[in-house]
Amino acid sequence: MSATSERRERERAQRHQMIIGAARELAETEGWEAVTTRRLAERVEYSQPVLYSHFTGKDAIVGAVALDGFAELADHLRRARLAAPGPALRAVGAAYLEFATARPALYQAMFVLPTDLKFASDDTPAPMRACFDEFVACFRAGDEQSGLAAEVTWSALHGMAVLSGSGRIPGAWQRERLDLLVSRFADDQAAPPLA
Amino acid sequence: MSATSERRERERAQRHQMIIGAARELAETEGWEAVTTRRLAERVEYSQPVLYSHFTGKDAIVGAVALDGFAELADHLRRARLAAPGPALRAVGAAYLEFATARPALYQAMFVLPTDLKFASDDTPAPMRACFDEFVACFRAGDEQSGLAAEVTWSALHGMAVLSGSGRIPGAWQRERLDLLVSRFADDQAAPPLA
DNA sequence: CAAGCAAGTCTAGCGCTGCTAGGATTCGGC
DNA sequence: GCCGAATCCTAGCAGCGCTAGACTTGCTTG
Repeated sequence: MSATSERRERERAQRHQMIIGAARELAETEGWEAVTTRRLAERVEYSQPVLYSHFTGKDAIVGAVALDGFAELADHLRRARLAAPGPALRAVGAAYLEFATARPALYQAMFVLPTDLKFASDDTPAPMRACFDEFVACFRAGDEQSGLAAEVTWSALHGMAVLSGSGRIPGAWQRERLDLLVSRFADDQAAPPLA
Repeated sequence: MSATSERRERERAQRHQMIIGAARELAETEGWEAVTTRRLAERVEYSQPVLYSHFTGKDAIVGAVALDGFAELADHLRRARLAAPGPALRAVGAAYLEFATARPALYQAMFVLPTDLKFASDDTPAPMRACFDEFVACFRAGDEQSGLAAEVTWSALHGMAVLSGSGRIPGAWQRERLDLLVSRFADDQAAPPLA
């Protein structure tokens, strides 16, 4: 294991991240339909085939972008929940919708586009689990119903995000919708912050 | 206006419906990614360009399928609501989820794929408006809040449908989720059926 | 009845997509 | 200094949405 091969491995990892970054940037500025393997290759200044030495295909690149997104979303939700003066669900819900509108393409990769990522399974990546756990933490701890409530409120927020994002419901009253949702689901005696 | 041209117009209308039907069937059996203009043309036994004499492009074909879907969904929801013994929202919600799982491709065309159809606008097609109105009818009439409640519950149901449909939440507890949603939103003193 | 026009349809092809086979090149280890 | 392995690129495949232009068909008019 020479120093040279270590360097190459490092460079390879850098390039890996560069591909993910380029895909994300391209998607966020021009939408996912503008993200093609050719344009991606051009951005990272390599030929197309090198993409396939890093990822099994375009779907895997989208998946990698999505995974980054989950880490960011988990962090975003956690900060909001811990800093919340009122009900945790309100803060987390607002942060969630904020994330969805601020990074529509990233959100799309995570929750709309077909993905190979495994949800709600034993080998679900940690950042994804962390996102879901933020919702669970909004409800009374220990209760098995917390999971169900988390799923329903998450579904509602996802529906609001995606339907307003695609113009299927007016984007204007998003705050009022959130208020209504929280008023029906908030559990003010939420467990103390997990950490 | 000869009899011949009348016949041709009739045939043309038939072919129009045949294209929509073929697209829908293909999508429901093999998914929308299998619906290509070439395969569609082959199914209706015409060449590709005739598709473009009926529709401005593939998107318009998807849109036409979706519009048919809205009519069916509106009918489905209405029947469920009028025949409901318990709270209207429960019946409508169950019918909605049923529709989404029974016709996933149709549902996708209506609510997930990019569309040109105008939602929540003055020139929104009647069937689409009718679908939304079924949700509104689940809440106390006249109340301006009914629209908001309809949007939120619809969003929740959409989220549940689409997240479980793509494996992002387990499909098993859909009924429990619906129960929870209804318990928080149902308005038992709903207005009498509109018709 | 024949000429000409208009509508309808098809063949062929453009530029793009995701993806890959095979050759050229570079570079570390003996 | 040479050889083998790793790396990377050129070129190309099959398929995509869509369209220009030729061709056939059939109605309308002189």
